[in-house]
Amino acid sequence: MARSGPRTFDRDAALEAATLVFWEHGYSGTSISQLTAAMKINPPSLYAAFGDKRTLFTEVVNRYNATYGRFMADAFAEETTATGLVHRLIMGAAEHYAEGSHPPGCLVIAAAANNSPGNAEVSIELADRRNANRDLLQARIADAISSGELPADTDARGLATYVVAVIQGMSQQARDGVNTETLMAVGEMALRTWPVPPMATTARRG
Amino acid sequence: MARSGPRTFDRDAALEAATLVFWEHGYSGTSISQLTAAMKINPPSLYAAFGDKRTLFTEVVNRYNATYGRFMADAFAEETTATGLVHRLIMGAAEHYAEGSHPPGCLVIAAAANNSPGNAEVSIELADRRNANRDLLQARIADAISSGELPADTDARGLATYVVAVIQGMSQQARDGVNTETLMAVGEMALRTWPVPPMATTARRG
DNA sequence: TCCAATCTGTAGCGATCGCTACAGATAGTC
DNA sequence: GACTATCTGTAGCGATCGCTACAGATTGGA
Repeated sequence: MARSGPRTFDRDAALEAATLVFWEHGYSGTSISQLTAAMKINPPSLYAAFGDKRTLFTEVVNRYNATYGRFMADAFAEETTATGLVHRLIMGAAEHYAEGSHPPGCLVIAAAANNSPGNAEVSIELADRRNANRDLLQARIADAISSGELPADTDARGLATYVVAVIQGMSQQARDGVNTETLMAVGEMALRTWPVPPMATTARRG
Repeated sequence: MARSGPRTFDRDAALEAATLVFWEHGYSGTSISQLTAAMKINPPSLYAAFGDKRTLFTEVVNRYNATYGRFMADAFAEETTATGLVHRLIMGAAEHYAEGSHPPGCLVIAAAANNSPGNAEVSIELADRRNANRDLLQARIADAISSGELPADTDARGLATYVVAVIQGMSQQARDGVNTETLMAVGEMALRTWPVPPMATTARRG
């Protein structure tokens, strides 16, 4: 039987496999035996390579944000206007959340909803990430109000919360079986609410 | 020590206690020992009065829909126009999801998000309830298109999915700590997307 | 007053959880 | 080719899971 020597499994491939399992079943819904089966390694290899379940999950989330969820960070980095940013966030979610090549929805939104008291830390970790994104968006909207891109009476907090709520709702709908076409329709309807700029057109439409 | 005879605990009060625990921690995140502690009974009493955990949960969800979640069924039953119905659904969610008297968000949306394979049935049960509501709303919107209440080119499927996504997103935002005031702002923004009726005003506003 | 019925509390069942001790097997070093 | 280091597989740890057998306690009816 083939044993030992240097590591015989691909660490990143194992992380990818773990990502899909956590994405599908959530943190508490995923057991170590499910993980080792999907990653095709045994428990001691998992613990040697990734620490414990909690540490593995954090690494999975970070890798998720740099791969599947990258469109979010890209939108924040590349879009200079709040209007363009929100358009990219919402339509990116619509485009990606129901792709057939991976579990539906967003891992950060869906993976820690059921918190047994012992797993409270994980729920808080993901909630902090979600809220940080909302606060970042709110700041960008506030900037757009200051610069005159958006009307002066725009409610930055409410608008940021609205955008984030729509995205999270699209994630949930994707999990409930809605397809990409319908999600795109949802995204376009959501964008119609966007406050009309003082003298310009609203976001580009499909 | 006080034992036996006829039942010594209030069945409905025990159900209420179970509801709050499931609402807070979800189905799989709630253990029998948590339930028995909250309901102030011992495991044999729980199983005698409510069957197993799965049956208890279904009864909890039904009771939830008849109490905390009643505003949904009331809106469907009492509102005659699609516009009025959607207004009540969205503003009702905004009003109730961040109340301090109970866990935030909606039990039906939040309580079965993390599905270990063994709990798949519970996830499907709640997803069916959510999707049934969406389909019902879609049918009401289709009726409103037929009757001329809404423009003929309205996308009933997309619009129903949008409304449901907003409500589910508000539930998630409430769980992430957003207060009622902000949820109300989110709801009003969401309603601005509502298609303009051929010749009438849109829904009443706050 | 005594019995049958019913409920409650204790205690623990088998299964699974996250995690790890231990020993067998392989690679590089000299 | 022996030695050391490292990784892998088996096997099982204590704890908790959902659930229940059993017996003690109390009630209503005969």
